[in-house]
Amino acid sequence: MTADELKGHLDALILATLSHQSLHGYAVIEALKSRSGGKLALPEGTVYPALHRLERSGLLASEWAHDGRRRRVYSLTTRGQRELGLSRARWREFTTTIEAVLA
Amino acid sequence: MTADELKGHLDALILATLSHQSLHGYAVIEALKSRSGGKLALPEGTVYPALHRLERSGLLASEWAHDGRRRRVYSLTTRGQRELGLSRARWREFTTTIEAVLA
DNA sequence: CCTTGACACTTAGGCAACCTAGGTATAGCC
DNA sequence: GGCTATACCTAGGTTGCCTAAGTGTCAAGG
Repeated sequence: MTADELKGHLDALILATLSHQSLHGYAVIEALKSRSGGKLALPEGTVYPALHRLERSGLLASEWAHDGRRRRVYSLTTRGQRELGLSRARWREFTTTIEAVLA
Repeated sequence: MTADELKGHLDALILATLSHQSLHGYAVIEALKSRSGGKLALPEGTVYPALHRLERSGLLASEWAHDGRRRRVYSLTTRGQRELGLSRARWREFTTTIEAVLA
């Protein structure tokens, strides 16, 4: 999985991960890794800025949890859920378009 | 189809387009447009540099044709054909990975 | 006790890829 | 002659993911 392939799809992956349950940043990284069978081993420098970006644009909300360690727990907003739906639709259109050419 | 979604997949699209027949640059753009049902309307500033890049890396070969206009006709090299196979395999792995998370 | 490694977060700067925008030039049509 | 489509080129900008470096906590082993 190269970095360039991922471009433009990371936000959808994060939204999808957080649609099951709210998670803190580090756990998002772990979840992406496990749900992809180890294929998506994204560095922190990729995921954390993405979380910040998604929060700034109102698709995620976060709050600090202080159970021993300091953790910032992210959850989908209503707009985030809507955006996830749109992202999935865009993904389907994207793959059918590429496959029409690639086949 | 946003620009970022495309990133990392353009080379495969061009290789696939040229696997059917050799084409000059402008015709590659047209072919991508028609084979994608109009979804892939890539500007020249995207496709021409990509063709140059692919030629530099030995996946394409080109020669000038002088039937009235000057046209640079591109064709797949043996390495280009091999790379197309690898690209298709990578594409399959990419989509299954993303879909495992997105589903 | 203290070092090591996993956990947890942050961010500045780099790089690669695609696009914008500008340019050149030929051919065909009205 | 002017307009449009064809055909090519490329400098520079934007964007997004990654590298790398930093801070700090906690648990385990020597």
